[in-house]
Amino acid sequence: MTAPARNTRQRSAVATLLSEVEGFHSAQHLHAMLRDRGERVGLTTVYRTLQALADAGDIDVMRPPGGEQLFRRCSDGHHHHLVCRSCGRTVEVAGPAVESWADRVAAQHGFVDVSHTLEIFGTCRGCANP
Amino acid sequence: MTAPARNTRQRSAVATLLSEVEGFHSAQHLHAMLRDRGERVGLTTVYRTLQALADAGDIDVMRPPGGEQLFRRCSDGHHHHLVCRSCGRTVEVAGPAVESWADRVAAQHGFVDVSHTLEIFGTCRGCANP
DNA sequence: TGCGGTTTTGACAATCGTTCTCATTTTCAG
DNA sequence: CTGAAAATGAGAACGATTGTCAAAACCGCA
Repeated sequence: MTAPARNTRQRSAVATLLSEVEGFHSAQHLHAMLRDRGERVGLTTVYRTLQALADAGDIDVMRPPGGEQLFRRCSDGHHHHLVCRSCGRTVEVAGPAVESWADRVAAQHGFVDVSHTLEIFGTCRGCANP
Repeated sequence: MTAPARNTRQRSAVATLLSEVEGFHSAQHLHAMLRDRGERVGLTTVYRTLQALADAGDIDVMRPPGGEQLFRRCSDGHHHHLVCRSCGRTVEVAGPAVESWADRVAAQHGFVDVSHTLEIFGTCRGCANP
């Protein structure tokens, strides 16, 4: 019932790129980076591959307040992100207490099959002191 | 330094509508509801008004994983939402511990001017037991 | 190694939510 | 009442994302 998932040059290129770059990037930006590297991959395929990776849980998706969705290759396990509004620098943060709190609150209200999204935004030290 | 903010029929209509409906609604949906009520308000104005209300903190904005942003008239003060994936029913939840945790984590990493977004998604009792 | 059915690709068009433009209308202080 | 400033709205513009569909790539199997 799971997807076939063939190995193609394009998918490898996207996966490789994601493993080499830091921080979050938009689909369009990733596409541009591939182009700069000489890898010819269609924008449509970049979107499709990112979608598939996200569905498989291999990458994280973030939707910042004012724009397009951003993708990032992240470490395994559930975690959240602390993102600098100015330079985009990202720190992964874990908060077991938050996870259990969210599940507990949801359960108290009779909700099941619970998930949550949490992003912390701020200005990092470097950007705050130019 | 604050905005002029004049009283117009259109802004009243949007504000009134928001105070009467339950749950989150998209700008387009709110516009359609106004039209059904016989209030003639341009879609552009609905967007502008919602934007202004959100900037003023009078309404909450949510960006669910797969679509457009949703608006809702909420109680005062900082809080988050527990939303049913199936029927859209919303429960406001407060988590002082989460707030302080987020601020503390950000501070530890040298971030200032910190804000955060948190949404909890699940299936409510009614939708889980048809 | 070669074949063939199935999957994947990609250029382009289409879609969808949102914002911009700017001429017209409305508001409100004086 | 008057007029400058603000707000409106119809439609165009915009940007990110998704759909289309013929051509190309992949891979199990002979």
